[in-house]
Amino acid sequence: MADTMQGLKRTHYTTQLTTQQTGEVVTVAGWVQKSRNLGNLIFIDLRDRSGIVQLAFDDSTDRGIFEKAASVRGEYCIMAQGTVRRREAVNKEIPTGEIEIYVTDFRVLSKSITPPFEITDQTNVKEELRLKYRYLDLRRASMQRYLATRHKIAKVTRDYFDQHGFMEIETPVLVKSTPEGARDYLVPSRIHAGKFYALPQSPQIYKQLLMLSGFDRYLQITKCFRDEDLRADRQPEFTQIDLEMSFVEQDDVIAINEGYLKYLFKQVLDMDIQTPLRRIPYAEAMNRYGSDKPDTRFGLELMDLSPILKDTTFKVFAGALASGGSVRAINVKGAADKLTRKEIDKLTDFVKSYKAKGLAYTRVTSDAHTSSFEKFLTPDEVSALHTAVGLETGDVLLVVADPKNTVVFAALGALRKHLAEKLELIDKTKFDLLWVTDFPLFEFSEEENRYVSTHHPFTHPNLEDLPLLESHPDQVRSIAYDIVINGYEAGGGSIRIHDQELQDRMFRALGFTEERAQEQFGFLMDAFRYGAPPHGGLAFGLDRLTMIFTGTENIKDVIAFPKVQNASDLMSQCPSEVEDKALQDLHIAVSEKED
RNA sequence: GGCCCGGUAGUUCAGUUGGUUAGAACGCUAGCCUGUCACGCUAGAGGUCGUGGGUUCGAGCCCCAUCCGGGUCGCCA
Repeated sequence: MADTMQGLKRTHYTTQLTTQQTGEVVTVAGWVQKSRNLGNLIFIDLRDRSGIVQLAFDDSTDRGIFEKAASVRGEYCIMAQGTVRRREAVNKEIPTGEIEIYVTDFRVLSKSITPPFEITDQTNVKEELRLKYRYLDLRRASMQRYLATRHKIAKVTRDYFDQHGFMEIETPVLVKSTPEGARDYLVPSRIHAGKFYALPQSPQIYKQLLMLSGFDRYLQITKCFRDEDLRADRQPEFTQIDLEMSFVEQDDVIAINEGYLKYLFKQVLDMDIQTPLRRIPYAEAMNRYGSDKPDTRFGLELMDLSPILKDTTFKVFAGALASGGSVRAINVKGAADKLTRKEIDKLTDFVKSYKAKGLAYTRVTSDAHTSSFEKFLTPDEVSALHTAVGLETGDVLLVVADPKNTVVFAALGALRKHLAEKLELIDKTKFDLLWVTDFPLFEFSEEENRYVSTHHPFTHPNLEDLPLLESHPDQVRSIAYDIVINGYEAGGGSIRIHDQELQDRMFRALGFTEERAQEQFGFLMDAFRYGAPPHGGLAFGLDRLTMIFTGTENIKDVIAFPKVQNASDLMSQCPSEVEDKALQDLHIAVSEKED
């Protein structure tokens, strides 16, 4: 039978104890990190969420207490009362290293079986095991830090937006399914046979309705759900910091959010960021970085060689250009000694995974100038190319040509990041914040053979481009903006359409019939007939922000109980089968598992 | 759905050309030890080598299938 804590009350977290408490009687509670039994002298490191403190027992300790101390094992839950005293030997490695507690009352509140892995940040246990025993993994100091940072971000966020007149309003979790965008998680209705709710991909429509209702400034920190495949930075359920404002234009939304980011960096990291932040139009981001979420902590910018090569007879380049594609390159300055032929072959495989057909190169060392493609060009073309990219001894020029610009950008954009990691060009202590603006309103979906919204169908078109909405939808820009931090899309938003006629045009441009628009968004369209204010907003990914602030590249690190790649939870073993009765209630028949 | 990587003791890993009884460190158990803090010393326990099949005189190692986990492309308005 374990001890009770009767008669004891915790007085301090471990790291609150300093030499100032010397002589005081204190009570601490936590887990056994480590015990060191020297025979007639026992030390136990007690861990709580703040850190650890050393408990000491010796031959003048009460025998019962001493024997109990000798019997404890790792991860026992314990409570100890005693006198703070200076240590005979100081440990400079830990904050409480100058003191220890000489124990006069000691309770084993509950025992622990031997844990499947040691609770320390030093060991490198497989994530699979950590997730199965997540409750133990979360005892580790680094995990406690990650979640503390997450809490701090959420707290500072609420403070800031509250100070600026935003109200937090909850929106439903059981919502109407819409086939646009990501796949919905569906929830079957018991009462309505054959009908389903969806879990929200975002509170988008509700927050727009709240603007119509006059709340003017709305904030919500809320879970969102997307039934798509996971990535290192993507979970099926994630948390958005969602906000919306009325009577605003793009600059107003950007200004309030720059204020927010400035405040957040100051409060959480005690860092000053300079505002206003840079803004890069989407087209420029693609041209220079091959990405709509560029990491600009390093160079390696893309260069368009198409104009120089417009008359080339080299099949690969000419073919790409003839089909409306391009030839683009990265000049990796001074990397010739690191990027050998063998390495370039690996990079070729790398770009092929982004559908590029190959990677042409020119490599210049002090004693050799080798190129996979220059022999196919005229001397004038070669010399113009060298001038254009500023080719010097030590450089490696990497070239991708493709009939589709999307492939060129995807391949070189990914290659750029890959090279920066490989050549260690990134200063990881820096934070790089920028807005990407002027996204295209539509993009062509080959799967559906029609234009689809880049963001969502409520995004306001750029006013200058409105006349092109029907004639050249691919040229229409939107009033949409993403906040990009260190190459992560930390958030994004737009000014919304508040005019019903424009919204109708938008649905038509997207190929919606009137019936389909009415069926899916009828309530929103109805609502907008009652005096909708101009409005816009933005949503940050809380998980992504926490990753950026803590420096981890694994989104699971900043979520207490995350899912693994196949969207299951290794700890609770969900999803799971349910009883036939439950399925019957929901009018659901499950087909045999397909092979 | 595609591609790449991984799975050997509780944990992290090693394991030669396919060859006798599969090893190390940490952890765990027991004993000794008064200033440790990666305590030390002594002894010990602990393995369906992810799973199934195949090749072979012989498989941790080779082949096929499959499960689990990671990364990624597609996907993610």
